[in-house]
Amino acid sequence: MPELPEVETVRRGLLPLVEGAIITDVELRRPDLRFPFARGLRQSLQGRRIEALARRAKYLLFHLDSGMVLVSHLGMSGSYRISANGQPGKFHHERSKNAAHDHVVFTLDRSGERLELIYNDPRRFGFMLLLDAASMNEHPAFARLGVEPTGNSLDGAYLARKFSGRRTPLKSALMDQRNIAGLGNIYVCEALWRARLAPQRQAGLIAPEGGDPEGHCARLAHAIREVIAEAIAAGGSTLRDFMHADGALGYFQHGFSVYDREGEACPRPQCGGRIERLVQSGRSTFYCPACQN
DNA sequence: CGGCATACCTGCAAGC
DNA sequence: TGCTTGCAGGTATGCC
Repeated sequence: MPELPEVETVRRGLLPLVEGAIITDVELRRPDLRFPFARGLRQSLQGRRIEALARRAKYLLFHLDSGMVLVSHLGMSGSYRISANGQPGKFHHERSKNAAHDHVVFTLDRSGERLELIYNDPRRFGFMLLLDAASMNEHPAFARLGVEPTGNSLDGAYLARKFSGRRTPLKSALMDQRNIAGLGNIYVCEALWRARLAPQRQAGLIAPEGGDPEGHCARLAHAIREVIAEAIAAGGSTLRDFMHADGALGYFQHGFSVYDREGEACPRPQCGGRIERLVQSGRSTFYCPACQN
């Protein structure tokens, strides 16, 4: 997936097309994605109006006029595309999707215009849930999510509190959705590089002995917010099995500083270090051992 | 509970 | 060319 900036880009791309639209039909082409579809999902969606398309962490939230919310997580390889009257239209990217992985097709009526919203997901790590808007925050997927990295809630004091006493490496602490909701492998690597913090450092010992933990946490919080804001502004990054919902693929050269750049020179001026890769909790971490301490 | 490894699934690139 | 291997942006689960 798509990390938070990509999900936000999908949301913004779909927004003008789906908000206010009526779901006239839903075709579930298989019984499950990562999990079995909720019983009666099709019936619960048919005839409903999409009141709003929101996002929490990496979840897309289709708010329905029934008071229910269709929750959609894209996993590693999920994507949406829109077609009008069977035509690919302006939202279709040149690199065509394998239709064998078109798992869910929503037919929408947008003031008389017929649209299809198609969910494609080769790896099927994505999933959909149907929850009550009033109680969705009690669902395990949402109950313990940390703050969004987009707002004022993410600051040094918040991170210092979350990291206090934790022996887990900074990399793992930032990947933990209970601390910050929506970060993934790429933007965690990028934020740690920007904050000049070593990914292996224990979260509870973010500052070297005698140092100022809250100061370091403030620097990290700032770096995270910058990295995420820039990625959203750039329309999300483009990677091989992800297609922007707005079809804007291609104009954004993903400008990662360290992610997937093993062996390259550190882009920080005067640093002179070389990017290395290490594995933490089974995931690749890219960092510069010269300037990240 | 904290921290880590593993499972889920397909596609793709690299190596032989 | 064709095979095998390892790796990929995430989350849930189970183990110590």
